[in-house]
Amino acid sequence: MGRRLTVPGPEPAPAPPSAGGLLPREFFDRPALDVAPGVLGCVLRHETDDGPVAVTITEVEAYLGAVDPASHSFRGRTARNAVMFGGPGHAYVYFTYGMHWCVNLVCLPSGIPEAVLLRAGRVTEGVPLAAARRQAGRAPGRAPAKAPAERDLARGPARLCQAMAIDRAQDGADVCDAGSPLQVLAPDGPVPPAAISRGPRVGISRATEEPWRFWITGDPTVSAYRPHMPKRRAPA
DNA sequence: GAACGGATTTTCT
DNA sequence: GAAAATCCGTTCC
Repeated sequence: MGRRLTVPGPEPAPAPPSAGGLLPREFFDRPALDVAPGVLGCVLRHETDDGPVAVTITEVEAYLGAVDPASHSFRGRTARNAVMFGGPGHAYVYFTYGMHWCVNLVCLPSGIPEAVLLRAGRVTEGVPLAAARRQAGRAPGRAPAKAPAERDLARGPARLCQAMAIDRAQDGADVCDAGSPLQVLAPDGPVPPAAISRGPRVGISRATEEPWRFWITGDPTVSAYRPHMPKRRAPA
Protein backbone atom coordinates (compact mmCIF):
# COMPACT_ATOMS: atom_id res chain seq x y z
CA MET A 1 0.00 0.00 0.00
CA GLY A 2 1.59 3.23 -1.12
CA ARG A 3 1.54 6.27 1.11
CA ARG A 4 -0.49 9.16 -0.22
CA LEU A 5 -1.35 12.66 0.81
CA THR A 6 -4.59 13.10 2.69
CA VAL A 7 -7.47 14.57 0.78
CA PRO A 8 -9.80 17.19 2.22
CA GLY A 9 -12.98 16.03 3.94
CA PRO A 10 -13.95 13.83 6.87
CA GLU A 11 -12.54 10.35 7.13
CA PRO A 12 -14.14 8.66 10.13
CA ALA A 13 -13.65 5.02 9.20
CA PRO A 14 -10.38 3.10 9.15
CA ALA A 15 -8.87 2.27 5.79
CA PRO A 16 -11.07 -0.31 4.09
CA PRO A 17 -9.48 -3.76 3.79
CA SER A 18 -9.24 -5.41 0.43
CA ALA A 19 -12.56 -6.48 -1.04
CA GLY A 20 -13.73 -9.86 0.15
CA GLY A 21 -11.01 -10.06 2.84
CA LEU A 22 -11.52 -10.68 6.53
CA LEU A 23 -12.34 -7.53 8.49
CA PRO A 24 -9.58 -6.69 11.00
CA ARG A 25 -10.45 -6.69 14.69
CA GLU A 26 -9.79 -2.95 14.98
CA PHE A 27 -12.75 -2.38 12.68
CA PHE A 28 -14.96 -3.47 15.59
CA ASP A 29 -12.90 -1.71 18.25
CA ARG A 30 -14.99 1.44 17.85
CA PRO A 31 -18.34 2.67 19.22
CA ALA A 32 -21.34 0.74 17.89
CA LEU A 33 -22.72 3.93 16.37
CA ASP A 34 -19.60 4.12 14.17
CA VAL A 35 -19.42 0.41 13.36
CA ALA A 36 -23.12 0.13 12.47
CA PRO A 37 -23.06 2.16 9.22
CA GLY A 38 -19.65 0.66 8.46
CA VAL A 39 -20.84 -2.94 8.33
CA LEU A 40 -23.50 -2.15 5.74
CA GLY A 41 -22.39 -3.83 2.54
CA CYS A 42 -20.06 -6.18 4.39
CA VAL A 43 -20.57 -9.94 4.13
CA LEU A 44 -21.41 -12.37 6.93
CA ARG A 45 -20.40 -15.90 5.93
CA HIS A 46 -21.12 -19.12 7.81
CA GLU A 47 -19.58 -22.39 6.70
CA THR A 48 -21.30 -25.54 7.98
CA ASP A 49 -21.33 -29.26 7.14
CA ASP A 50 -24.24 -28.53 4.82
CA GLY A 51 -22.26 -25.87 2.96
CA PRO A 52 -21.66 -22.12 3.08
CA VAL A 53 -24.20 -19.33 3.20
CA ALA A 54 -23.11 -15.72 2.78
CA VAL A 55 -25.20 -12.60 3.27
CA THR A 56 -24.51 -8.98 2.32
CA ILE A 57 -25.64 -6.90 5.29
CA THR A 58 -28.28 -4.29 4.42
CA GLU A 59 -29.80 -3.28 7.77
CA VAL A 60 -28.39 -2.99 11.31
CA GLU A 61 -29.07 -1.41 14.70
CA ALA A 62 -26.62 -0.12 17.32
CA TYR A 63 -27.10 -1.13 20.96
CA LEU A 64 -25.11 0.71 23.60
CA GLY A 65 -24.43 -0.04 27.24
CA ALA A 66 -25.37 1.84 30.41
CA VAL A 67 -26.91 4.75 28.48
CA ASP A 68 -29.26 2.57 26.40
CA PRO A 69 -32.34 1.17 28.21
CA ALA A 70 -33.18 -0.98 25.18
CA SER A 71 -29.85 -2.81 25.32
CA HIS A 72 -29.48 -6.21 26.91
CA SER A 73 -26.38 -4.87 28.67
CA PHE A 74 -28.21 -1.90 30.23
CA ARG A 75 -28.65 -3.64 33.60
CA GLY A 76 -25.22 -5.17 33.75
CA ARG A 77 -23.63 -8.46 32.92
CA THR A 78 -25.56 -11.74 33.06
CA ALA A 79 -24.93 -15.24 31.77
CA ARG A 80 -26.87 -14.43 28.62
CA ASN A 81 -25.18 -11.18 27.64
CA ALA A 82 -21.64 -12.06 28.79
CA VAL A 83 -20.28 -12.04 25.23
CA MET A 84 -21.38 -8.40 24.82
CA PHE A 85 -18.98 -7.52 27.65
CA GLY A 86 -16.11 -9.35 25.95
CA GLY A 87 -13.70 -8.22 23.27
CA PRO A 88 -14.61 -6.76 19.84
CA GLY A 89 -15.21 -8.87 16.75
CA HIS A 90 -17.22 -11.63 18.42
CA ALA A 91 -20.79 -12.77 17.73
CA TYR A 92 -23.37 -12.21 20.48
CA VAL A 93 -26.25 -14.58 19.75
CA TYR A 94 -29.41 -14.52 21.87
CA PHE A 95 -32.76 -16.32 21.93
CA THR A 96 -36.00 -14.36 22.08
CA TYR A 97 -39.78 -14.63 21.78
CA GLY A 98 -39.58 -18.31 22.64
CA MET A 99 -38.47 -19.32 19.16
CA HIS A 100 -36.09 -16.91 17.48
CA TRP A 101 -32.33 -16.32 17.39
CA CYS A 102 -30.68 -12.98 16.63
CA VAL A 103 -27.01 -12.16 16.06
CA ASN A 104 -24.94 -9.09 17.01
CA LEU A 105 -21.33 -8.09 16.38
CA VAL A 106 -19.61 -6.93 19.56
CA CYS A 107 -17.85 -3.54 19.53
CA LEU A 108 -15.29 -1.78 21.75
CA PRO A 109 -12.81 -3.39 24.13
CA SER A 110 -13.63 -5.91 26.82
CA GLY A 111 -15.73 -4.39 29.59
CA ILE A 112 -17.59 -1.88 27.38
CA PRO A 113 -20.78 -3.64 26.20
CA GLU A 114 -21.82 -2.28 22.83
CA ALA A 115 -22.93 -4.28 19.80
CA VAL A 116 -24.52 -4.06 16.36
CA LEU A 117 -27.63 -6.16 15.70
CA LEU A 118 -27.76 -7.59 12.17
CA ARG A 119 -31.36 -7.06 11.07
CA ALA A 120 -31.33 -8.00 7.40
CA GLY A 121 -29.24 -8.95 4.42
CA ARG A 122 -29.23 -10.31 0.89
CA VAL A 123 -28.13 -13.91 0.41
CA THR A 124 -25.28 -13.97 -2.12
CA GLU A 125 -23.99 -17.51 -1.67
CA GLY A 126 -25.81 -20.74 -0.80
CA VAL A 127 -29.27 -19.52 -1.79
CA PRO A 128 -30.74 -23.05 -2.10
CA LEU A 129 -29.39 -24.04 1.33
CA ALA A 130 -30.72 -20.84 2.90
CA ALA A 131 -34.12 -21.42 1.31
CA ALA A 132 -34.23 -25.01 2.53
CA ARG A 133 -33.43 -23.94 6.10
CA ARG A 134 -36.09 -21.23 6.05
CA GLN A 135 -38.73 -23.57 4.72
CA ALA A 136 -37.86 -26.43 7.06
CA GLY A 137 -37.48 -24.17 10.04
CA ARG A 138 -40.99 -22.81 10.30
CA ALA A 139 -43.15 -23.89 13.17
CA PRO A 140 -44.67 -27.34 12.69
CA GLY A 141 -48.43 -27.74 12.47
CA ARG A 142 -48.64 -24.48 10.66
CA ALA A 143 -50.23 -24.16 7.30
CA PRO A 144 -48.78 -25.01 3.92
CA ALA A 145 -45.12 -24.31 3.54
CA LYS A 146 -44.79 -21.88 0.70
CA ALA A 147 -41.30 -21.18 -0.56
CA PRO A 148 -40.18 -17.74 0.61
CA ALA A 149 -39.14 -15.19 -2.00
CA GLU A 150 -35.39 -14.87 -2.40
CA ARG A 151 -35.40 -11.33 -1.09
CA ASP A 152 -37.14 -12.53 2.10
CA LEU A 153 -34.58 -15.22 2.97
CA ALA A 154 -32.66 -12.99 5.39
CA ARG A 155 -35.14 -10.11 5.70
CA GLY A 156 -35.39 -9.69 9.47
CA PRO A 157 -32.99 -10.62 12.29
CA ALA A 158 -34.50 -14.02 13.09
CA ARG A 159 -34.87 -14.94 9.43
CA LEU A 160 -31.22 -14.05 8.85
CA CYS A 161 -30.15 -16.40 11.65
CA GLN A 162 -32.40 -19.19 10.39
CA ALA A 163 -31.09 -18.89 6.84
CA MET A 164 -27.51 -18.99 8.12
CA ALA A 165 -28.04 -21.69 10.79
CA ILE A 166 -26.88 -19.38 13.57
CA ASP A 167 -27.90 -20.35 17.09
CA ARG A 168 -26.51 -20.81 20.60
CA ALA A 169 -23.50 -22.69 19.18
CA GLN A 170 -22.25 -19.49 17.52
CA ASP A 171 -22.55 -17.33 20.65
CA GLY A 172 -19.05 -15.97 21.26
CA ALA A 173 -17.70 -16.98 17.83
CA ASP A 174 -14.72 -14.91 16.66
CA VAL A 175 -15.69 -13.40 13.32
CA CYS A 176 -12.17 -11.97 12.77
CA ASP A 177 -10.38 -15.33 12.93
CA ALA A 178 -9.22 -16.83 9.63
CA GLY A 179 -10.08 -20.32 10.91
CA SER A 180 -13.55 -19.46 12.17
CA PRO A 181 -16.61 -20.94 10.42
CA LEU A 182 -18.37 -17.61 11.01
CA GLN A 183 -16.64 -14.58 9.47
CA VAL A 184 -17.27 -11.00 8.40
CA LEU A 185 -15.73 -9.98 5.09
CA ALA A 186 -15.11 -6.57 3.53
CA PRO A 187 -17.56 -5.38 0.86
CA ASP A 188 -16.86 -5.74 -2.84
CA GLY A 189 -17.63 -2.08 -3.19
CA PRO A 190 -17.98 0.32 -0.25
CA VAL A 191 -21.42 1.76 0.42
CA PRO A 192 -21.27 5.55 -0.01
CA PRO A 193 -22.60 7.54 2.96
CA ALA A 194 -25.26 9.07 0.72
CA ALA A 195 -26.77 5.61 0.20
CA ILE A 196 -27.28 5.03 3.93
CA SER A 197 -30.50 5.93 5.76
CA ARG A 198 -30.92 6.27 9.50
CA GLY A 199 -33.92 6.19 11.84
CA PRO A 200 -35.47 4.76 15.02
CA ARG A 201 -34.92 1.12 15.98
CA VAL A 202 -37.55 -1.57 15.52
CA GLY A 203 -39.34 -3.74 18.05
CA ILE A 204 -38.21 -2.07 21.25
CA SER A 205 -40.36 -0.39 23.90
CA ARG A 206 -37.74 1.85 25.52
CA ALA A 207 -35.49 4.51 23.96
CA THR A 208 -37.72 4.24 20.90
CA GLU A 209 -36.77 7.67 19.57
CA GLU A 210 -33.03 7.17 19.24
CA PRO A 211 -32.10 7.02 15.52
CA TRP A 212 -29.72 4.11 15.93
CA ARG A 213 -30.94 1.98 13.02
CA PHE A 214 -29.05 2.13 9.72
CA TRP A 215 -29.96 0.65 6.35
CA ILE A 216 -29.11 0.83 2.67
CA THR A 217 -31.64 3.22 1.18
CA GLY A 218 -34.19 1.53 -1.04
CA ASP A 219 -32.76 -1.98 -0.70
CA PRO A 220 -35.59 -4.52 -1.07
CA THR A 221 -34.15 -6.83 1.61
CA VAL A 222 -34.50 -4.22 4.38
CA SER A 223 -37.16 -5.26 6.87
CA ALA A 224 -40.32 -3.19 7.00
CA TYR A 225 -42.10 -4.33 10.12
CA ARG A 226 -44.28 -2.35 12.48
CA PRO A 227 -42.32 -0.61 15.25
CA HIS A 228 -43.70 -2.42 18.29
CA MET A 229 -46.95 -3.97 19.43
CA PRO A 230 -47.52 -3.75 23.15
CA LYS A 231 -49.12 -6.95 24.35
CA ARG A 232 -52.37 -6.85 26.26
CA ARG A 233 -52.81 -9.06 29.25
CA ALA A 234 -54.50 -12.38 28.58
CA PRO A 235 -58.17 -12.30 29.66
CA ALA A 236 -59.20 -14.22 32.77
C1' DG B 1 -51.42 -3.70 0.85
C1' DA B 2 -51.89 -2.92 5.85
C1' DA B 3 -53.10 -4.46 10.34
C1' DC B 4 -53.89 -7.87 14.03
C1' DG B 5 -53.05 -11.63 17.25
C1' DG B 6 -51.06 -16.22 18.33
C1' DA B 7 -47.04 -19.07 18.98
C1' DT B 8 -43.41 -20.45 22.36
C1' DT B 9 -39.51 -20.46 26.08
C1' DT B 10 -35.73 -18.03 28.07
C1' DT B 11 -34.57 -14.60 31.16
C1' DC B 12 -34.93 -11.49 34.74
C1' DT B 13 -37.94 -9.08 38.39
C1' DG C 1 -45.12 -13.97 36.68
C1' DA C 2 -44.40 -10.95 32.76
C1' DA C 3 -41.97 -9.27 28.98
C1' DA C 4 -39.17 -10.09 25.15
C1' DA C 5 -33.92 -6.38 19.85
C1' DT C 6 -39.96 -11.62 16.03
C1' DC C 7 -42.42 -14.12 12.36
C1' DC C 8 -46.40 -15.85 10.07
C1' DG C 9 -51.09 -16.61 8.60
C1' DT C 10 -55.56 -14.51 8.46
C1' DT C 11 -58.59 -10.83 7.86
C1' DC C 12 -60.08 -6.77 6.15
C1' DC C 13 -59.80 -2.97 3.17
